[in-house]
Amino acid sequence: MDPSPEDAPPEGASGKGASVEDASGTGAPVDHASVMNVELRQLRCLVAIVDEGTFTDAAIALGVSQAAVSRTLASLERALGVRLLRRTSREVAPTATGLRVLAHARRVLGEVADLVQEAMSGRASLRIGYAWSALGRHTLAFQRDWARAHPETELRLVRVNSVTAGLAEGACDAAVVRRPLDDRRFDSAIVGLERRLCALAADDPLAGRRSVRLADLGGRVLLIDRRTGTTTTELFPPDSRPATRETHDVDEWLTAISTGRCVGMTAESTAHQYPRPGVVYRPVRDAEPIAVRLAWWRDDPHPAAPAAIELLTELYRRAA
Amino acid sequence: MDPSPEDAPPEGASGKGASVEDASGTGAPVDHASVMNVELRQLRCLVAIVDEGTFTDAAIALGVSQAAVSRTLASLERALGVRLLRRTSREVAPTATGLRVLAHARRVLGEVADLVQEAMSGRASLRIGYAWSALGRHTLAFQRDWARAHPETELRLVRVNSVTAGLAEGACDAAVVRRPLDDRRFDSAIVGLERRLCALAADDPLAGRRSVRLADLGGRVLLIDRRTGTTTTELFPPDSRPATRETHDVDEWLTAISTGRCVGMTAESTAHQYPRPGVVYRPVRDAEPIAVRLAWWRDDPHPAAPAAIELLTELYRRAA
DNA sequence: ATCCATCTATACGCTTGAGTCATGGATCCT
DNA sequence: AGGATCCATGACTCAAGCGTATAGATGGAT
Repeated sequence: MDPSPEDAPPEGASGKGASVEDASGTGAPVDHASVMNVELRQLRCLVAIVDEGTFTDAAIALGVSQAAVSRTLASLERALGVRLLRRTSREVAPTATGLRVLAHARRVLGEVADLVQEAMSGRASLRIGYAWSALGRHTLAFQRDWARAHPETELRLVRVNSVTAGLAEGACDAAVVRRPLDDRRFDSAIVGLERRLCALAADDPLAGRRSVRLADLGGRVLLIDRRTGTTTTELFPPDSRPATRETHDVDEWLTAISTGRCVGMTAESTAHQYPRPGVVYRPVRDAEPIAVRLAWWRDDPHPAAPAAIELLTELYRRAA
Repeated sequence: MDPSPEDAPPEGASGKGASVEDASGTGAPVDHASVMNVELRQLRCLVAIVDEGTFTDAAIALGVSQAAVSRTLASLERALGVRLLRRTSREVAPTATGLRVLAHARRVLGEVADLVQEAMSGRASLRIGYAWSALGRHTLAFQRDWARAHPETELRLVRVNSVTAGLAEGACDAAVVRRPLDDRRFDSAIVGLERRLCALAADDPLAGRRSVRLADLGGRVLLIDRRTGTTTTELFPPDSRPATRETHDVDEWLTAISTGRCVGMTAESTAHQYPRPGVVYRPVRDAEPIAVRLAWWRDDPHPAAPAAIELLTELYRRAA
């Protein structure tokens, strides 16, 4: 709408006190001190101005003087080195970068509000961690049904590198796992069962069948992905266990399988989330299903965890 | 491990100045003023203490005195009314609530860092908004391939209520849409084509077929979901357009269809993301495919947007 | 058992910076 | 032109946060 010199830095972002030692030596051009100087007060001020429409009204909403609002926003712009709002005497409108900063600011403030609420009274959100394949095709139904049944508790699915680490670090309140955790700090419950599938190259002779048996995989090389952890050779009768190879990444796993040199075993939700040209998934009739569990911190279960277990159990039951 | 009185409030959380008016009248027992009193300095302090292991080392890391660290954390605990750390002379360990607060604090600080980086130099993340069905089965491949090709730019898929609103509010940097936006502020590019499917009740006579034609739906009532916006009667020849009804929610849409009284038309990714017992999706052979587009802010495109378009185009092309 | 080392909490004075009040400059409406 | 409204800025005030110094607590070593 206006290709004017919009967000020119209003002033040098140097400030005065370079009190932070800069021993990093990375040569990064960004003024690292400004990261430390941003304060919530400034973000609250920015949001209030945009919401209220004028500096004056924002001042009333914040319970401070208009001068304070003006100065606080100016300090934020100076710290960031970017003009965030275009002021005219009749209206105040965010610049392009201002708009982006604003969106971030709202997220920050929302997160802080969650933090406070969670610390003080209840918990605002239920964060369910998953390391790998999450809930497969039930994921969306779960989110939808949860939102309807428990609108007061926001559901978040967060990806974690390790389920135990995610729980231990407080990155999630509960986690989807596919085997019992042998860690006394955590407890878990089965919410449903998933079929086991084998992954085959599309041109594999077995790919023509609708399903296969464990014995059909006898002479093959079984490719195990360490991170999924849903495959063991124990499924096979002790006298006819296949040779194994390992990968550490699904992509590697899928690629190797698509060449036809190996076969894989996995759970249904992996097949759902990682379709791949050249790879087909077929049920393994005589492999016992794999249990999908929800795990939580034993000493400190999230109050909404039982409801999540109940809903998931219902979803899996209905789909079975 | 220790069922002691862990996170007992260290002191009354009353503070002194109840300067914030409490005209809400909700009777919430939480001290709303404390939400305003939490500051980033306190969160940085908490994180530093846990990371460094002791107050003293945290003080060194933060470049302040040990006394300041002690006071700052105490002020945070007082504001929240909860004990966050268990101090012994040999080690300092987070309490249960401390762990959760810590996770939130890290998110807040990360978000602030993103804000600063995005405002000052480049943009830390590419947020792709979707209103409804997103990218369907390409979603995961997109995230995976993006992470490999552009590790410096975090990809986030965010759900927005309206694509234009999401872009306008700065909630996302680009958005998946299925029709050209007639809004001069935005521009869009086609990244791929999706088949159109019709949704039928499982016991519908047409459900037995592998695919259907538009003419087969002649006498039916077509159920249109306003939010998806992927259905118009213009697909049908002008002389045989079906009657229509509207819904405003997919769930309603699916339920109505499963009763057999209506049929739906949608894009492939909807079928992928909303499988439903009692509803089957069948390709409509003579309905022209629907274009999947990526839209962005015309004046201020995200620097990574072209790369996203390229990757998505590649993914759709490969799958075709 | 005592001493020492280490770590956190508190007391006191000082400095910084966020706020208020008052005023100036700019823009739009009447 | 006059008035109204709105943002920016200068001078001043005062509380909040910091550093120094020290007390209290805990675990290990002699």
